[in-house]
This record gives sequence, C-alpha cells and structure tokens, in this order.
Amino acid sequence: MSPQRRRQTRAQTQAKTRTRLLEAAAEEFAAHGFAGASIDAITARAGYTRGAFYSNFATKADLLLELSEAQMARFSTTALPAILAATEPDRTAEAARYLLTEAPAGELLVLVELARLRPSHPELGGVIDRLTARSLAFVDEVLTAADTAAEQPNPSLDAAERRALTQALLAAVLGLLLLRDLGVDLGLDAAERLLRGVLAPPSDDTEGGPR
Amino acid sequence: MSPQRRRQTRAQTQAKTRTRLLEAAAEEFAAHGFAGASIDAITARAGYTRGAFYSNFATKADLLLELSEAQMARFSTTALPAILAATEPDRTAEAARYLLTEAPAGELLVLVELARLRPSHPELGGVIDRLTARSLAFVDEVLTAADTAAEQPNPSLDAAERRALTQALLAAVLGLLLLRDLGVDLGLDAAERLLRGVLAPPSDDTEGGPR
Amino acid sequence: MSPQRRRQTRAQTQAKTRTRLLEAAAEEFAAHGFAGASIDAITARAGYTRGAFYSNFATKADLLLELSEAQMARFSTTALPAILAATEPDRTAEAARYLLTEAPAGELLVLVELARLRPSHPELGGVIDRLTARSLAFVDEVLTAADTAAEQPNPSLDAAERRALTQALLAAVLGLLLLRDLGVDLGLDAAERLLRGVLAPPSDDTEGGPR
Amino acid sequence: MSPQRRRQTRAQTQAKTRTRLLEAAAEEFAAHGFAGASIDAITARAGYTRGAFYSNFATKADLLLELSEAQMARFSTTALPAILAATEPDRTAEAARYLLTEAPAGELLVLVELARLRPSHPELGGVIDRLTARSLAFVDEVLTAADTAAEQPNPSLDAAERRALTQALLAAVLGLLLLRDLGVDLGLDAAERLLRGVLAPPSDDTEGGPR
DNA sequence: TATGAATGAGGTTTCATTCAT
DNA sequence: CATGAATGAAACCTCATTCAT
Repeated sequence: MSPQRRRQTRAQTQAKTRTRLLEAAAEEFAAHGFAGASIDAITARAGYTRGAFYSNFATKADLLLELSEAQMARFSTTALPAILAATEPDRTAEAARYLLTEAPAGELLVLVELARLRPSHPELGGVIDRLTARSLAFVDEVLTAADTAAEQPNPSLDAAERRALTQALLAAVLGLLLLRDLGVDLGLDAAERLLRGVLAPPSDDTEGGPR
Repeated sequence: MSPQRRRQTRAQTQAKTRTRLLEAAAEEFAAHGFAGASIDAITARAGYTRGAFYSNFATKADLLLELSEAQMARFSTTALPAILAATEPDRTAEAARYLLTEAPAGELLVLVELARLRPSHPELGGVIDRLTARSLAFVDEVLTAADTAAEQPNPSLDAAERRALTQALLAAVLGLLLLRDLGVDLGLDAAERLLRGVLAPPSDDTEGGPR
Repeated sequence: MSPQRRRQTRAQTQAKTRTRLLEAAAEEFAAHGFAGASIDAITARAGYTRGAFYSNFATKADLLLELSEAQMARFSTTALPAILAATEPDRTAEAARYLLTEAPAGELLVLVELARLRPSHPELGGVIDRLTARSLAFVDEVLTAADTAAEQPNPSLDAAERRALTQALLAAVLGLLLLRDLGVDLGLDAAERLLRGVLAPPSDDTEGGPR
Repeated sequence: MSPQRRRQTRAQTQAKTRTRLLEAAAEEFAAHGFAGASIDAITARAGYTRGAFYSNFATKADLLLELSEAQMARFSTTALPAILAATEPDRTAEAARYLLTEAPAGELLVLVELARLRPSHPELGGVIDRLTARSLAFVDEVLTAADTAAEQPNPSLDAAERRALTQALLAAVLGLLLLRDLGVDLGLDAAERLLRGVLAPPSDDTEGGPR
C-alpha cells in the first residue's frame, strides 16, 4: 500500500504487458510478415485490445524494432553463453542442438522482415545496421572463444579470411534455420556436419575427390 | 498479316502478360513480402492494370503458387545444368560463383513467404513439400554426379550420412542465397569456404582445434 | 443451302441465343436482384460467354427491359387465355392454381427490380408505365370477361369502384406470389378464398361480425 | 458533467449510431435492393463514414439480418396494437387506413430482398421462416381478437379453413403494402374492399356471378 | 493504463464494358 | 455472331491510428 510498493506494482504490470505484446508480436510477425500481422491479432493473442498496444508502442514499426532488439539481447545474454559454456569438442554439437531445438521459431523470419522494411522505412536503417553489426560481432565472438578454448589461436587467419569465415558461419546458421522453418526434419548430424565443416581449417589439397 | 503470321498472336500475347506479371510479382514479393506486395504495385510494375492480373490469376495466393512453381522449374532446368557443367576440380568454385552472381535475386525471399503462408494456407503445404523434396533430390543428384565424375565413389557413405550431407549442403546454399538477398556483400571466398567445408570429408579427430 | 434456308437458320440461331439469355436473366434477376446479377453469371447459366450477351443486348438495363416485355407478352398470350378459357364457376380456381403452380417463380421479383430502377434510370420510365398500364388493363380484362361470362354485367360498378376492384385484385395477386416466393406453403384454398373474396360483391351490412 | 450525467454516454452514443445506420439501411435497401445498396451510401445517408458501419456490423448481410429483426419487432409492438385498438365495426377501415398511411414505407421491399437472398445465403433461412411464422401468427391473433370482440366465435371454422383465412389475409396485407411501396397510389376503398372481401364468410353458392 | 467507437486510406476483388480476334 | 483479354470504376472489407472515456 506504500507508494513505493504501488509504483513498483504498476511498473511491473506495464512491463508484463509489454513482454506479452512482444511475444505475441514475434509469433505474428514470423507467421504473417510485418505487413500481414495486424495489431488486433497481436493484441488479441496477448490477451489485450488495441488500446494496450498504443499505450506501449508508438507505431507498428516501433514494435518490430523493439522486438528485434529484445531478441538480439536475449540471444546474447542467454543462448550465447550457454553455447560457449560447453566444453570443446562439444561446443559445435551444443550449437547445433540449440539451433535446431531451442532457437525461437521465426526469429529468422523477423530478421527478414527487418531487412525488407529498410528501403521503405529509412528510419529503421540505424537499427538494422546495429543488428547486423551485432550479428557479425557475435560470430566473431564465437570464433574468438573457439580460438581461446583451443589454446591454439590460429595466427594465419588474416582479416579477409576472418571475414569470409564469419559470413560462411552466418550463412550456415541462416540456412539451417530456414530449412527448419520450412518444415524439413533436420537431423542433428546434418547441422553438426555443416557447422563443423565451416569451422574446420580448409584442406590444402583441392584435387582430392569431392567430399 | 497472313493468317500464318497472326496465328498465335492471342495466346502469345497472354503468355507474355503472364510472364511479365510473374516477373514483377517476384520482385514485389521479395521486396515487401506476400502481404506487403500490392496487386496494384505488381501490375503497375509489369505495365498493366489491375484487371490484367485477374484475367490471368484467380487470387494473390494463386500468383505466389504459380511463381513458386515457375522458379522451381527454372532452377532445375537452368541452374542445375550450369553447375554440373563445370569440370572438376572447379565445380565448387563454379557453384559458389553461380550462387552469388547468377542465381536469380529474391528467389529465397519468395521461398520465405511460402514458408510463412503454410500455416494459414494449408493448400500450400503440398507445393512447399514438393519444393523442398525436389531441392533435396537436386542436391543429391549433384553429389552423385560428383562421385561419378571423380570415378571414386565413396562407399563408406551410408544412407544416414548421405542424408545429413544433403541437408547440410542445401542449408549452405539457402543460407548463402538468403544472406545475399538480404543485402550482405558476400565474398566468393566465403561461399567457397562454406561449400568446400560441407563437402570435405569430416575429419576423424574431433579434438583438433575448431575452425 | 439456299440463301433462304441459311438466312432462316441464322436468324433462328440468334433467336435461340436471345431466348436462352432471357431465361437465364429471369432466374438471375429474380434470385439476386438487378444489381446482384452479373452478366457472367447470366451468360454462363445460358451456356455462353459474355461476348454473346453484348452481341444481343446493349446494356444490362436493356436486358431487364426486354425481359419484362417478354414476360408480360407471355402472360398475355399464354396464361391469361388459359385462365379465361375455364368455365365458370371454375375460373377463380383456375386462376388460383395458375398463380401458385405455374406462374414463373420470381416474375414478381423482376417487377420489383424494374420499379426500383426507375429513379436512377429515367429512361426506363416509359417501359415501366407501359407495364403498369398493361397490368391494370389485364385485370380489367379479366373483370370484363367475367362479366361477359356471367352474362350479367354489373351496371352499378362505376369508374371509382372499378378502379378499387382492380387495385385490390392486383394486390391480392402480388401478395400471393410474394408469400409463395417467401417459401410459405400456400394452400389452393387460401388463394381461391382470397380471389373469390375480392371478386365477390361487397356485402351491404358492415355491422355483421367479422368474417 | 456529473458522473451521473455522463454515465451511459458511451453506450447511448453507439446505440444511436446503430439506429441511424439501420434507418439509413432500410431506405437504401428498399430503394436499390440488397446488392445495389452500397455501404458508403448507407453510412453517408446516416451521417457517418464507412468505418462506423464496421464497428457496428460484421458484414452487409449481417446488417440486413438485424434490420429485418428490428422491423419485425416494430411490427409486432407498434402496428399490431394500433390495428387491434380500433373498435368494431370500424376495424377493417382502420386497418386499411393504417396499412396505407402509417405502415413504415419500404418494409416490404426489404422483405423481398430477404426472400431473394435465401437461396444463396442459407443462414437466412431461419430468419425468414421466423418472420413468416410470426406474421401468420400475428394475423391469427387478429382474427382471434376479432372473434372475441364480436362475442360471436365462428364455430364452423375448422383448422384448415382457419389456415386458409390466415394465409389469405396475410397475402392481402403484403400485397397492399407492396403495391404501395412500388409507387401505386392506392385508394382506401381498394384496401378496404380487399380486406373485407377476405374476411367476409365465403358465400355458399359458387354459381353466383363473380363479383 | 486500457478500452473501443470512429476515421479514412488503401487493399483485394468483382464486374460492366470495350475491342481485337 | 461469339470469344475472352484487358480496362478501370467501384464495391466490400481491413486495419493503423486517433480520441473520448
């Protein structure tokens, strides 16, 4: 009953509203795209009406922005440490497992929406750049951590190679998530093989038979 | 002016209309998503009016379906032979080059839309399954061709491994195309490294440093 | 093969097309109203495409006009003589039977459409007036025929009374058709009672109990 | 300004909106038919914009449904008592006067629309059946009240005859209203003659001349 | 904060009509 | 005469947003 307690309660209530709306938005954006997701559907899924939405967000684009930031934050603070905590040589397997079973379905699809909106919503440019930079930084972090864990930093990896490796790894992750979202029943071995293949040092002899 | 000359004018005209509409739709769907692409924008881009669309397609969803099938067909008849035509040992490099520079832009983003619509449009399920099945079959075909070309079939590759390899390769290809379509300036070396890593025989010792 | 025969055939073919289109239009107009009936639906029901329609009629309103005239003509040349041919005292029963079982379903509904269109289509005014006049003339004809058949002309029926009787009879017919078109299972006895009641000379004592 | 004063403002406002929309719809439906009445015209006539309509009704068909029910209710609560309140022996004349001068205009034309939509909108079947059933019940009630008022129940009227009389009377009322709504300038004498004719006991000798 | 009535732009779709065949 | 591709106006309906409560 103290003002202290009340204020706290209020803030918590609103935080919960925002959280629920963001969760619902993630599902709707992933399922129907940004343009196809209606605010009514989002608020209804969250158990509110549209008024609650406009009390918490300025526009629909604003919602997508906050959602993207929230997803990125969660990945950095939750998923990434979990993967990195695994001991080598299980780290790749752990990453594969996370991608296939724990990565929120549709997170990739939200990213696609964000990229799509850039031309028509120039104000999103900054956020998108920040997100992209963070993604690349994340991959870089994984690689660095791997180096460290191996206690065997590969000094031969120059900037260009590092960039190529980062892009390849990101492509691998996106490809796996997309296939999964398309309904393909991916095996853990496939995901692991892909990740391990990317991370493995390139063989020197290219004349060897394929595979 | 002879009957000969004008014989098929009617059918040809409509075929051209359909083709143009499909091309325009590919660009609009890729750029704005299915829900965000308006029929007015599609027809205007193709140089027609709204009515032309409804003379050729029943609904917007119908258009996406036909577009997906057309893209799938083109991939099988154009992209696949192009990649297979390359001589070893350059096949991987050739595939990477094709993926980054010649593969039609936006095709992956259309695929994403298809995946999105699946839950709400169950009739799309068949098309998507056919698409992914054909894609996996295509990848398998590439692998078989590679084995044959190498005159060195790898007998140690059992069915499960073959499946994992196929899925991993498809994920790699999709990931590369998606990253490219999202605007990332991919290097040829990144694409080549990814593909080669997947195709390389997995090293037996997993204690080797990552990367 | 003679020009005579050919010309005849052509004319017959076109006449058949017009007839079929008119029949189909009657059903569609009755079922969906003038605005709700589409030319595609009409021509499809008749087994043609929309081109056939525009080869035979100028506009949709034109079709309604011709249809109304055709229905009126058929009534005058077919139904009316049949009713009048019945001997007294069966004429009323015959009329009731015709109304409930043979009068084309929806003929009334077409009339309503015509009346509705008058304000927005001033060019229809003349036709509607002609139709109304013919309807009243028809009722008048029935009454006259009845007088004649009874060989008992009622000289006491002045102009005002004649008008009232005519309106009452028309209202009775419309009411029966409407109820029938609404799906009420009308009994022949109800129709007969209504018609006979209208035609019967008004009783002089109004203080008698109802009915 | 007191909470008291504003207590129901919100609900009252919306109720007024609905009422106005229903009134406007009645006029537009009567004038142009269901398909021919546009929602824009209805809302404009009511002094609102399109959106107000969709805040109050789900679809255009839904509007017709609610309108029909409202008209039905008004008929039972307003028209029926008005007619029954007339004292004998003027009841027939009073009923005729009410029908021609006070019965809401266009109601019959809305009913026609309802009949039209039945085949294509099966969900309307129940409403139509209820409408006609209630109308017949209403007529029956009038007849019973008349019997009672006359303190002279007609015992010779068996169930079948009662049914025929009810149907005939309803047909007469509907026919009069429809003719009036179609623009015919009906005379009171015509309406009175029709009603009196139906209510009069059928003459036993059918060989009597018509009229 | 949250509600929901109302707005109005814009979307998909229908359809009367035209015209080249 | 009949076809049907294309037009484009106008319909129904959705939905982001505003605002009084």
